[in-house]
Amino acid sequence: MESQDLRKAGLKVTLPRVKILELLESNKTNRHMSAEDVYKALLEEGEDIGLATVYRVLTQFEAAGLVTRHHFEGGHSVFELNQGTHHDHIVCVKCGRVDEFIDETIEQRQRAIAEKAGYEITDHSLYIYGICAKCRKIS
Amino acid sequence: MESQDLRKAGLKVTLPRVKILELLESNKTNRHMSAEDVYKALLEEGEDIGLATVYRVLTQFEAAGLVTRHHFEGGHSVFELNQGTHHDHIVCVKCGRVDEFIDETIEQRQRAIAEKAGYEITDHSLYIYGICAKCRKIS
DNA sequence: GCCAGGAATGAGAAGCTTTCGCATAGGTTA
DNA sequence: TAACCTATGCGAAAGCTTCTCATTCCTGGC
Repeated sequence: MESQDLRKAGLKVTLPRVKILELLESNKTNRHMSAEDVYKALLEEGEDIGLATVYRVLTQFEAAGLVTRHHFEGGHSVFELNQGTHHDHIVCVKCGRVDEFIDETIEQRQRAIAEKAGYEITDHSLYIYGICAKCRKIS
Repeated sequence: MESQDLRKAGLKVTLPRVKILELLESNKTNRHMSAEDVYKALLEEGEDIGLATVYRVLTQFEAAGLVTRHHFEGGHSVFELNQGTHHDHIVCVKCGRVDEFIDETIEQRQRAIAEKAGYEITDHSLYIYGICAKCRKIS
C-alpha cells in the first residue's frame, strides 16, 4: 500500500503523490523516467496533474529517499524508484537504453579513494556511455 | 603557441578562440570552469566577448578534443582543458572544490562491464560527491 | 461524519543555462 | 589588397526546472 510509504516519509497522502508512486512502482520496463515522462503518463491515464506538481513531488520523494535523481547528459534528469540495492548505469548514446550493473570492486575502490582524499562520501555517480548491441548492428 | 593548436583542430584563428584557449591554459588553480566563469574572466580582462560566443567556442573545442565537458549536479556544465591523462573527479558538495584521481582498477572493471553488457564504450563519467576535509572541520 | 486550519495543488509566469538567427565584423587565400 | 566565407555579438528563443498565489484538498478534533 503506497499510502503507508508516504506516511512513513512524513508526507500527506494526496492523490498526485499516490498516483506518481503507483506509476513508478508499476513501471517495470522503464524504471528511469524524466519528469516529463511521468507527466505524460499521468495525462494518458486521465489524471489531471500539473507538471509543476510532478517536479515538486519527485523532489520530495528524492528528499525522502524514495527515489533517486540521475543527471544524464543532455541536461535533463531522470528519476528512479529506490528498490533493491544500489547500482550504476550504462547508457546507450544512440537509443537512450539504460542498463544497470553492480560491481563491488568499483564500490570498494571508490570508498578507498574518497578516504585517501580526505572526503566523507555522500554520494557517487558512475555512468558508462556507449553504443548498445542493437544500435551497433544497425549502423 | 595557441594558434597552432587551433589550426591543427581545423579552426580559424580568431581573437575569441585564442583568448579563451589562453585563459584555460593559464588557469592552473581552477581548471574546471563553467561557460559563465569563462565569460566573466574575459570581461575582467577587458575582452568584449559575448556569452553566446563562449558557448560556441567551448562546444567547438569539445568537438575538436581540446576540452572535456563535465555535467555536474545542479544543471550546469564545466569545461576542462585536455592535458595529461584521463582522470575522474571527486567533488565537495559544500564548497564546490574538485579533486582528481585516476584508478586503473576501476578503468579495467568498466571496460569489462561494458563488454559483458554488449556495449561499445564511447565515454564514461565517474563522480564521487562528498564533503572535503576542510568543510568537515567547519561544520 | 463534519469543520476548521494549514498544507498541497494547478496554471502560468519567471529563472537559468544553453542555443539560435541574422546582420555585421573579421580571417584567409589568391 | 580584395573578395569570400566564416565567426561574432546581440537579442530573442528554447528547454528544463522552480516559483507565486489563489484555490482545493487532507487531516485531526469535535
